[in-house]
Amino acid sequence: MKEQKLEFKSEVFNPKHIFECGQCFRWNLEKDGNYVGIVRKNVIKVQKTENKITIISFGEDDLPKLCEDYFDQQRDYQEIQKKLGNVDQYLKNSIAYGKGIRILKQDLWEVIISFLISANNNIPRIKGIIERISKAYGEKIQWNEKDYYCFPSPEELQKASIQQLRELGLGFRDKRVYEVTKMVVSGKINLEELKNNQNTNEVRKKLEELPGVGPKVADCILLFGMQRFEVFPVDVWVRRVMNELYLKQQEEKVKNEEIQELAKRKYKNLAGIAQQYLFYWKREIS
DNA sequence: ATGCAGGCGCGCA
DNA sequence: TGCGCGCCTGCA
Repeated sequence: MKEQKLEFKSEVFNPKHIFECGQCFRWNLEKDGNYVGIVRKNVIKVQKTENKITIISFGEDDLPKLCEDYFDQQRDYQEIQKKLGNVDQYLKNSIAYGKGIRILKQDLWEVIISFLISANNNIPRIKGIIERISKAYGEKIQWNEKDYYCFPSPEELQKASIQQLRELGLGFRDKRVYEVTKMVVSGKINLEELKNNQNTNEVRKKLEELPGVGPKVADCILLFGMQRFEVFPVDVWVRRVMNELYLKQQEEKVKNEEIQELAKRKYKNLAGIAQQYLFYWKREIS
């Protein structure tokens, strides 16, 4: 455990847009305007000034390596923004609005549990539940007189009974989280193997065998936990924005498959990133 | 204060 | 295969 500091310049790195575009649940805005989050077994503070990003960490990982991986720093987001901006004016506008979004390389296990909890739920509540799960079953890190809690490993989370999960406020999702945890710990599902399988449709099928994982949650896991950027998760906001921009139909009549086909046709293998810009833009202006 | 929020799973045609 | 509905809970 040690404190580290790292500074870098980046044209495509906006903390607010990265942490509030709906991809992650463990980052919080502090009073001083910085974001603080838990990544693996590290507390990370991110501050942005006019021309540089400063990261301060306290934890067990080497900070430059952690940042390069977690923030996916070697990926050329300039190029991505350029490509997507050329699709049409709608994308150009939403990119201008959410400039600096990056897809984080989050831990697959944490992503699976987080998006199980997201079903029929809202973001403040999802964040609260994940915080309480971490506090109850994850490792504690003390830094500057404050306590932070890591997201529990599968083995740690297995200590929770369905009843105990219910008491943490999961509601009907308690059984789903319990079952999926058991499947991971027992090896019935192998996350590494899943991640290494480059056939995205095959992986999606396997994910949907998990209790609580339907099309939407599976797509979020593929995009946020496995960097499958061609995947386009459709939730009510994305439905709404895609229908308003392109389809202009009676909203109940539009099928999710139709929206996904449209997204694939327009955004190709960057549909997932396009989804983030559109989702963020629509959420923030509504 | 009912309806809704980033769905899923079930039962029924 | 394709619907419609119920479900925990907190918040506007």
